[in-house]
Amino acid sequence: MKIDPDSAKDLSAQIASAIRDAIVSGDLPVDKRLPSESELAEQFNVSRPTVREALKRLAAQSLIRTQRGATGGAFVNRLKFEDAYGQQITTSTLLLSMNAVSFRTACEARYALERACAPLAATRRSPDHLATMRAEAHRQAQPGLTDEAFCASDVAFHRALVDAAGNPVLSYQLAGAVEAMQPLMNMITFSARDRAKIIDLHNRIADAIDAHEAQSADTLLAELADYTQSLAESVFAERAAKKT
Amino acid sequence: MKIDPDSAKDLSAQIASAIRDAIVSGDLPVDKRLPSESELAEQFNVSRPTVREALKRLAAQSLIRTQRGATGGAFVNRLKFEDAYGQQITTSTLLLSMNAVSFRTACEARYALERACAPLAATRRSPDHLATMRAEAHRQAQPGLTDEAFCASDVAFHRALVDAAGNPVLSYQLAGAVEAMQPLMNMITFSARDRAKIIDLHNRIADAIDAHEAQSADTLLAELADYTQSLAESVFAERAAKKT
DNA sequence: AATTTTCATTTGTCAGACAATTAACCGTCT
DNA sequence: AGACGGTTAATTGTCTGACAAATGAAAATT
Repeated sequence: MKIDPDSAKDLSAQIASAIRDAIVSGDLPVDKRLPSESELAEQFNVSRPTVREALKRLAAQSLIRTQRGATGGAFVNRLKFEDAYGQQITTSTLLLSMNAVSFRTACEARYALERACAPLAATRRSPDHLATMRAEAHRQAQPGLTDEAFCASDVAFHRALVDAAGNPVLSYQLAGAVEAMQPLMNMITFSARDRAKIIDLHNRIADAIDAHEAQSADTLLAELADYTQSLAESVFAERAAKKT
Repeated sequence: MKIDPDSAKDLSAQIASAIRDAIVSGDLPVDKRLPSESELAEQFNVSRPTVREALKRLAAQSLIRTQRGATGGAFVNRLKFEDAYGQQITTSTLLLSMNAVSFRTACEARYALERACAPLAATRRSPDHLATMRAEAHRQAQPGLTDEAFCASDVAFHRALVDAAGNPVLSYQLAGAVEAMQPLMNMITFSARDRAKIIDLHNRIADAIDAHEAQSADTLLAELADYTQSLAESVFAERAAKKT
């Protein structure tokens, strides 16, 4: 771990990189305690505040956790899927909002990924996942539901579908895409007829997954994707027309 | 932005959260300059080092960038896809290694995602992407190629395939999965016969994408997935047998 | 008018100090 | 001996104050 004081990067960034590399390479195993802040400061030949800034950078990525007290210190953190979800959602949300990714692009990505899960879900779905899917579809049919609540339930339905695939890597990858899209979805107003159509598709998707019919689920998802796209387009077109 | 000194969390973590929320909600727009560290310290009623730790946390997530000098300060950063790639790859790599995700699971996820891209790639592929795919397939056929170089070329081939789908969100999502898997792939030794089979599939996939034949590309990818799985299994089985 | 110098502002870094927390250690009492 | 309680040392969290380095703007000079 060598530090170049003349580098363009901050010292704290360099130190963070050095430690991060050690973690990613497996050099520092999970739950290994790092040297104390004072020792690190001595090793890297910097002051303690600088070391602390480096450690906070790593903590922000959930790479380490810190504990106070006599036996405390900074420990290499076992990255949980749960931790990764949060970061992925933050990152995806900002990517979508800051880079003006079109609804079309985001929607396309989301449904493409979901269709990738469908065959696996059709094979492995548990009663649990099916129950969630059906419960959400039922909730969506309740009268007086706000658009926001409808969207939230929609997200829950699709998360259950993805989780049914039984592949944590896929669940993790998709969580970001699905949840990050919620703000965009919330911009849409769903009429009663729109909702009925979507709920019908949800129910038929649940049926297909239930019956292990992968091909049928895929077709239905494609139909749902198309319908969502057209819905969004008409909403945006109408909004654009009102402006003039 | 209120800070609770009695909270379980560190002050710097609370301050980082407050600012992060303001950014994600759009309250702080891109390129907006934050107050200076001294001003923030006064606003939050903490010392400057504490504020700095909070800012470093945000910098670690590429949410802000800082600049020295008279007109310097911390600015809300426009998150680039490129920045997001790096974080995604780090996170995915650690998730796979720390949580002992099986090769089977990782491989399944990767090919499921790739197959989701195939239909789009078949529609939109540019000569550029096709050229890359063919170049990499050709490179893979060169004699004397190390296993590692073969894997690297494999990654390049598949990245081109994904990029050919022309959807940056998909590219971003998949970059993590594909690159994070490389360490796992590097554990495999590819015999000449294995390589020949893989290269043949790569060529046929490129042909299918070239000819806009989505269905055919999908089938070939499925075949490649199966073959990779069986290859890995036999390698691992052989290794296990040698141990005894 | 163009150029150079000065200056104010801001981040980067350092040194030292104290508070808060926590587990281990030690002594006392039962 | 064992349980209980106080002490202590180690470690992170926070604060204060200071100086260095960078940088653009303003002022002074040519």
